[in-house]
Amino acid sequence: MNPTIKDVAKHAGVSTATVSLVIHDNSRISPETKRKVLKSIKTLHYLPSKSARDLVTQRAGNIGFIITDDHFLRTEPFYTRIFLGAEFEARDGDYYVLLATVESNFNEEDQLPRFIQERNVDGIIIAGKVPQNLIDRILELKIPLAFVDYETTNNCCPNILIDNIQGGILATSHLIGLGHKQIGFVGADIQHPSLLKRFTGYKQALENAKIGFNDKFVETGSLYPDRQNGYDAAKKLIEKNKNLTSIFACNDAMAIGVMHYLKDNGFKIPDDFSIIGFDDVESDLLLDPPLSTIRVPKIELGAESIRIITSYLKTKTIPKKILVPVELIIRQSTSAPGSKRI
Amino acid sequence: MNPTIKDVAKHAGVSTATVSLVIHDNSRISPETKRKVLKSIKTLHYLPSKSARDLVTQRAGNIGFIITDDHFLRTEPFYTRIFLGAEFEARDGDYYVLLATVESNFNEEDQLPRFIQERNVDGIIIAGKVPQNLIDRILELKIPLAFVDYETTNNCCPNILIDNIQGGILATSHLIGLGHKQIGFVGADIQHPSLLKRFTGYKQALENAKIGFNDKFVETGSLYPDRQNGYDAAKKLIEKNKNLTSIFACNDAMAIGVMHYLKDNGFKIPDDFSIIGFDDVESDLLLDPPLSTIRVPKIELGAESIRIITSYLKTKTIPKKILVPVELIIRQSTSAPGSKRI
DNA sequence: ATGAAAGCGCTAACAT
DNA sequence: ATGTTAGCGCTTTCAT
Repeated sequence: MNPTIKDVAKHAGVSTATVSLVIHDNSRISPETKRKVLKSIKTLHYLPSKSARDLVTQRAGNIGFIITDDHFLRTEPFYTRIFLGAEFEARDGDYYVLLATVESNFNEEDQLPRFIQERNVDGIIIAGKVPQNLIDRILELKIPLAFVDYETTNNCCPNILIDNIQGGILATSHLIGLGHKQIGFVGADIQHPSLLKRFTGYKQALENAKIGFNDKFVETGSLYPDRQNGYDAAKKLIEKNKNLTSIFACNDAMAIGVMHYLKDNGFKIPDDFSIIGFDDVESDLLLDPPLSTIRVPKIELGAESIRIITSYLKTKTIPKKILVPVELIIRQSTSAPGSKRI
Repeated sequence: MNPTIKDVAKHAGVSTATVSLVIHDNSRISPETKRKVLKSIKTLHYLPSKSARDLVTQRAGNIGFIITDDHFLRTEPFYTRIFLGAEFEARDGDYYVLLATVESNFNEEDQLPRFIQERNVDGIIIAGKVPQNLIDRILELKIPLAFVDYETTNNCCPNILIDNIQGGILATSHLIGLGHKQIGFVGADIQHPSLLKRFTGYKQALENAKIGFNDKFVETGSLYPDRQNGYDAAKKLIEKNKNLTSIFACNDAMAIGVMHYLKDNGFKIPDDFSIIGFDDVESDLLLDPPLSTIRVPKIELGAESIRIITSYLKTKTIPKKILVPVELIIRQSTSAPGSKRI
């Protein structure tokens, strides 16, 4: 059995209250006894019991991290990194991060994550898009909540977001800077706030460069921004716009699909056609050519979300919205428009 | 405030002891009162407090999951899935899984994961290779321990392992079955038990097929089994063995490196050269051609490790070694040796 | 079959 | 500046 606070008290010849105060570095303890107690703690290898402490302070010491299972299981290490970033940061903040995945079609009948049922979390982070009814049920329980990489419309809670507009501008301006004027946009799920913002950035960059926006250059019909839909979108877009020289895809998965379409149809990248993505998932490096993209600081997003929620738990103040900056990564899928096209 | 056991007791007109017994489904409670109590629990939405329960039962209710950070951050979502498998399984077993990453050069001065310091776990799972001194320190503390995807020499603890030998046999036999006789092996870190076993499987399959083992066909010099080292190994191997028609790489990362080398040097896969990997990480699907490989049931590995450790916590019996079977996945990077080679 | 009560290890209000 | 003590919500032994 591990030593308890009583053992320390006895060993140091003080009361348990004194030991407790020393542990919490309370100022009204004389340096003398403090030293004495600290020494006893050390020699006995004393560590406060978390459950005892949690019981009396009525806190759980955990932060819940909720994500849909298909997000977490995505091939690209996107949300896993956000999770890991949260885990890193929580370590310092005296919290543990408890992961729970929910199905993306979570509904009224489904059980809430166990850590909610057991009231085993002090706050919750939701990563990525989740069903609204899950959010509503958590809100009902009045558990502090923060969203990372998902913008909620009601401003109940802090949102930690990628600067998607800026990313869209960076990507599009990069193409414009290379000399492209016929720039397509490939997107999906236009309901999704993040993707919408990337599109907004696209339009804004065009406007900044005084290039007219052409909605024939936009393909956002599909539901999921995945590889297959990227392929299909590229097909549609390129078949109806023979003059297109480049595409900005709303994420790397779709960009990869676009690349496949281009290859299948004899385009040389980037000589004949430039393509840029968004997210910077590592598998980009596998590609031939490596994909230019917008880097999202995933670890930082996770860390920031922990900072926000723990600071809320301390001070009860919620910042509305945090924008985490992104970065243009130029690889080899983009270049000046070639002369090789017929 | 959530209702406590007292509230339930009062509401049902019984003692708290009775409520507790009902919760634990103790047989010495009359069906009558049991029904009554259950009803009160329901109407009050009562849930036992985890910290109170943990305090009195002297358990933490958590399982620690330790992994080196570079393992977790590796491109391939390999350990992430093992972790998720553990998380899934723990849910039913009434445990939470606490993640901690350690640096791969963890040393004596480094702090143990916080959940160990705070005695906040009932058992620990170590995934993949970690420094021996970390293992020693945990063992010293007498915390129950299990290893997943890492075989320890001292048999202190259960090992949940991939059937690497069988996988090596499957991969190599697949190539043999296609008609290959000149089969190279690309590996790394020959200290690593898993990789060693895959190599053993390779040799065994050759022997089974009465194909002589040729150590010129083997390249295992590098430390990490990553893409770059796969590339370099392929270069060495192929330069000195012009007659090679196929390679079995000890994991997919190296196989991808091998593929890149082959492509860079004008080989057509699989017409000129066959290549098979090991792990089946999803990014394989991105490759051109898709990589034949040995599938490792990652989710299952994680789940199994939780089963082992929780069953140990209950019954104090440790199974020595669990082998989780693997599966041959035939894609398009392997075919009969072509006639195109010069 | 059920209840009373002690106690798990800690914190914090109140005394001294 | 330090000690006393009453709980936090639960389990479990011992009575009844």
